[in-house]
This record gives sequence, C-alpha cells and structure tokens, in this order.
Amino acid sequence: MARPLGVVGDRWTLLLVRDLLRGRSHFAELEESLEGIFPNVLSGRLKALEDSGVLNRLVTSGRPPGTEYQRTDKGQALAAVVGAIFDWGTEWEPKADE
Amino acid sequence: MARPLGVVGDRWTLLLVRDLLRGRSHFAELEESLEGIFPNVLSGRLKALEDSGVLNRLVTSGRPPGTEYQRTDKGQALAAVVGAIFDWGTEWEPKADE
DNA sequence: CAGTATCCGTATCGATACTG
DNA sequence: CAGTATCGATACGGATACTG
Repeated sequence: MARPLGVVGDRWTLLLVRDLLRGRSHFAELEESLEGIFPNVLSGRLKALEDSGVLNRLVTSGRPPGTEYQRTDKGQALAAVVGAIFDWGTEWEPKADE
Repeated sequence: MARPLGVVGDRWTLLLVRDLLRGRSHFAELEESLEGIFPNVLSGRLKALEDSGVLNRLVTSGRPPGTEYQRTDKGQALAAVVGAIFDWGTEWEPKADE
C-alpha cells in the first residue's frame, strides 16, 4: 500500500521498459535481454504494464507467428523518463550502470 | 541482487527525495510529510541516501539545535529526474498522483 | 515460442517500544 | 527532537516443472 508510483518501482520494470524502447518486442528476446529474470516474473511484469496502459500485447498470426509487445503513447512518455533515470545512474553511480 | 538502480526504487525513497527538494530538511518534517512512514524505515532510507551520496546529514548546534538533511549535487540531479517521474505520473496516472 | 502453476525463502515493511 | 532496537507479517521474487 501507498506504493508511490504504481507499477514503476517494481524490480525489472524499468529495465523492461528500457528494453522495449530499444526494440525488443518478443517474450523470448526480453527474457534473454534481462539476464536472470524468470518467465513467471516477466509474465507478471508484462501483464502489469499492459494493465496500466504502458504497452499493448498483440498476437501475430503471420509467419513466423508470435507475440509482440509494443509501447503505447503512455509507454513512450515513460520511456523518456526512464532514459533520464538511467542517464542519472550512469553519470552518478559508477558501479550501478546497466 | 541485480537491483537495477540501487537505492532508487525502494519504497518511499522517491517521495523522500521529492520532499527534500521541496525544502523539508528535518527528520520530524519528513516523517510528517510522508504520511504512514515509520521512524525506523525513514531512518534507513535517509542512511541509504546518505551512503550513496545523495544527501548530507549535518547536526546543527544552533538555536534550536537539530539535524538537517541537505541534497548534494548528485541529489540535485536526482531530484530533477524524480520530478520527471512525478510529472509522468500526474499526466498519465489519473489515480496515482501524489 | 510464450507463457502458467506452484512452492519456497527472504527481504522488506509495519508496528511498538524505547533512548541520547 | 531524532532517532535505534526488536520482532512479527507478508509481499515479492527466485526456482523448477509443466503446457497450449
């Protein structure tokens, strides 16, 4: 309770948004990109972001078939903020870059 | 482990930095401002922020005596980022404003 | 490929009491 | 006023197994 910013602040979420920004759109891509995340956790994060309107999940029936996650306008705005956070991190937190 | 951005992301921390930004500098002020936080938790957050160089703690021997927390340059930079987060929140998260 | 189900361990928070 | 000490509760993440 009293979670200041809803979904933002959960572990992995910021990294996730940032990876989405970088063009990763498939479950497996994200899973690989976020080293150490487990599928159940990733699934939960994606769902939470979807529920809060940050991204859309769309199932493609193309070739190859699959699932894609794409940012909404809200997600786009968030990505900008996330960028600022990471910039701060890399500038001021020598160790905790990535 | 693998906590993306160190101290940023812990509960209360963002609100705390923002309140510091707004001029709150005393323990009791912050405790009152962050409704629902408990002194032990606040103490821990302040210590973590101090350790990571976001703020300085200085004990004043003036009249009245007391303790003050003031942001460092790093904290100043963080405050700007935090501002962006909250702006995003108020713009895109109707419910979860403050 | 893209997830869901389940269980467990612990980090973190909440709450109260107490102190220099 | 500005904290520290302590302890219990639980939410969350980690890990593994399994499925449409």
